[in-house]
Amino acid sequence: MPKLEDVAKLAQVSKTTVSRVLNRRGYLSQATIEKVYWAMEQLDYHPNVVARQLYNNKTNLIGILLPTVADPFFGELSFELERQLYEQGFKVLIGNSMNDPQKEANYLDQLLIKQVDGLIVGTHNQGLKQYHRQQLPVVAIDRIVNEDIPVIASDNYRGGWLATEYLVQQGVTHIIHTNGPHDLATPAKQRRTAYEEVMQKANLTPVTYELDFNISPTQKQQIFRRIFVEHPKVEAIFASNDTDAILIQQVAGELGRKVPADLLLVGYDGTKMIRNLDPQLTTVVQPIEKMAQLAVKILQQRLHKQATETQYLLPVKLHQGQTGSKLKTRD
Amino acid sequence: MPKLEDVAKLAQVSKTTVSRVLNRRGYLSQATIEKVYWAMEQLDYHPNVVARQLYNNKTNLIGILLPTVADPFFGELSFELERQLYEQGFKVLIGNSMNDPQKEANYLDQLLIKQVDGLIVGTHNQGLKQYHRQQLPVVAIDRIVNEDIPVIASDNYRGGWLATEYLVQQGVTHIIHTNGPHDLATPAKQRRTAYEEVMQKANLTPVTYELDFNISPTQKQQIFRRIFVEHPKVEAIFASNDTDAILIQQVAGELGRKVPADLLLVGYDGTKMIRNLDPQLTTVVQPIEKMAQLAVKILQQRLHKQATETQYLLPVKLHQGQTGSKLKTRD
DNA sequence: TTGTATGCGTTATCAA
DNA sequence: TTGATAACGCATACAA
Repeated sequence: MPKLEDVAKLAQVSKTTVSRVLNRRGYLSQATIEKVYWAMEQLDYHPNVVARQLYNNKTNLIGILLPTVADPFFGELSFELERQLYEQGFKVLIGNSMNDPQKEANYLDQLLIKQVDGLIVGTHNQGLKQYHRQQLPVVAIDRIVNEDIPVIASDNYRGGWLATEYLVQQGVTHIIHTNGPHDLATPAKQRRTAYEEVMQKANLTPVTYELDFNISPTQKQQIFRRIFVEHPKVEAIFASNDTDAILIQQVAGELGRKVPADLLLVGYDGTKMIRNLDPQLTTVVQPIEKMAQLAVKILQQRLHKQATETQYLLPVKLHQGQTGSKLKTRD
Repeated sequence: MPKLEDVAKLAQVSKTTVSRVLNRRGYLSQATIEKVYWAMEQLDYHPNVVARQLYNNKTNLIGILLPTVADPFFGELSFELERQLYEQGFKVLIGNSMNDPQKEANYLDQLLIKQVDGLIVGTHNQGLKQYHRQQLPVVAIDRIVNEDIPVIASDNYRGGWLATEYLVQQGVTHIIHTNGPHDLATPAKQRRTAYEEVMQKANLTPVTYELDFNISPTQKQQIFRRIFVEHPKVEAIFASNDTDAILIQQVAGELGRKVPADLLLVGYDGTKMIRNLDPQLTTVVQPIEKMAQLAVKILQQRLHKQATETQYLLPVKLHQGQTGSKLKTRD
C-alpha cells in the first residue's frame, strides 16, 4: 500500500504538500496540485483511514445496539438507521444483543472502548450505567435507558388508543391485549396503558397477556392457544406486534376461528415487510423511517455538543386492513 | 481518556512495561504486574483500538456487502454472518447496495480503502475488478463474482430439481417458474436449469417468468397477474423465493384461485421468518446458518493465506407444507 | 507557496 | 526484569 510519502517522492514535493492537496487546505499552485494528483493516480494511492482516525481521535463509526433483527421492526429500523448514517458519512457497527444482557454488555464493551464516536441503542436491558460514561453521545430508540439519554419513539399511547378504540367501535366487548413483560421500561408499555384506559372508559374489562421477549414462536403459539381456552368469549385481540398478530391468526385458524368473522385482530408496527406479505392485516404503523432519520439527527446534535430534548414523539397511524373489522372497508 | 503513558506514570513504570502487562509478553515480576493492573483500574484505562490498528495494520473489521436486507433471505444471512464473525472476534461493517451498482461501487470504495481486513459479498453486480485487487481476502455467497473468489452456495440445482419433481409428482402438468433476470451470473440460475430439465424429462413445457430484482412488490403483483392471464391453465408455480410465493398466493386469491386446491405453490429459501409467518408454505430450505458458518470459515482461511476451494455447495431440503400438494400431508 | 518537525497511542527492537 | 526509542501513516503549527 502506497503512503503519503511515496506520493510525495514521486511528485517531488513534501508530505505536507500532498496532505494539503488531499484536504484542500492552504495555498497551492495549480502545477503542484496536478503533479500530486498525477502521482496519486500512478500509485493508486488511498489515504490510510486508521492513521487519520488516530490523528483526529474520531472513527466516524457509529454503534447500533438492537435486541434482535429477527423481528421485522428492528430489522427495518436497523436498515434505515444504517442508510441514514451512511448518507451522513458514517460507517456502522451493528450489534444484536439477542435480548441477552450478557451479550449486550459484551458488545457495549467492544463498542465503547473508543471504537465508535456515538451509539444508537434499542436494547431492553437497563442498568447499563456505562452508557453515559465517557461523554459518549448516545440516543435511544423506543427504549428508556437513562435520564440524560434522549429517547426517540413513536406515540405508543396514541397507537394503543387508536387500536383499542377502533376495536371498541366495531361493537365487540371481549378484547384482549398482548404485550411484553411489564417490568421493562419501554415506551411500548403505553400501548397497554392506553388499551386499559380505553377499555375502562367503555366499561369493558381489560385483559392483558404478557409475553417474554426471548421465547420461541412455538412457545408463543402455546400461550396464544391458552388465550382461547381461558377466554373462550374473546372477540378481538390487539397484539403488541405484527408477527404476534400473524401467529395469533394461525392459532385462531387451527382452532376453527376465522379472522375477521370470528375474531378481530389488530397488530402493531406496520413494517413494509409485513405489509407486503400480509396487506390485509389491520395494524398500527410506526414511522420507522422517520424515527431513524430523527435518531440520526439527534445523534448529530449530540456529537456537536448541541442541546437536545430528552424525548421525541412521532405520530403513528392505523392501517385499516381487513382483520380488524367485520364491515367491508373501502378499497 | 487515559492512555498508556498515564498508567505508566501512576504505576511508576515505563510505557513498555505497561504494554507488556497488557499483552502478556516478556518477563515480568508479579509485583509490577499487580501495580500496573491496579493503575489501569484506577484510571479505568482501555487500550486505544485505533492506535493498535495503525501499528498492526489490521482493523479486525470485515465488510459485508449484500444487495438488500428487505428480503428475509439476505436479512437472515446478514444476521448469521454478523453473529459468526462476532464470535470469531471480528467487527462487521454492513453495506446494502440496494441492487444499485453505483451504490455498491461506493460502498466498495469505502470498505476497500484499508478499512476492512476482508470482505463477504452477496451482491449481484459483477465487473467489479477491484475485488481481487490489493490481496484483499474475499468470499462470495450465492453469487459468482470472479474466478479466484471462492463461492459459498447451497445446491441450487438440487433445490430446483426437488421443487419441480415434487410438483410433477402431484400429477399437474402446467407448471410455471419465476426467477431473476437471466443475464445475472448467480447460482440461483441453476434452479431454473433444473426446473427446465425436469420438465423436459417429463415431457412438459417449461415456462419461466423473469423478474427484475429491484422492482416493487406492486409491480411484481402485476406480473404475477399476467401469469394467470397468459397461462390460464396454470396448475402450479415454483417461485424463486418465498416472498414472491406469498405475493403469488395473494394474487391467486384475488383472482379466485385457492392454494392448494386450484394452484400448487412452492417457494424457495425457507427462512425462519417466513416459516414462522407462514409455516404451511411448501418451500426449498436453504441452510442459511451453515452457509454463514462456512463463509466465515473460508474467509478465515483466506486471511491466513491458506488455500481454499473455488466452490462450496451445501445441501438443501424440501419443506413440505400444504401449498405444494392437494393430498393431505402427514402432520 | 512549500517544507520541517512534532504528535496521535500503541508495539517492538535493542540495550541496560 | 525493565526502559529508551523508533515506527505505524497522517495532519498541523510553525518556519522559510
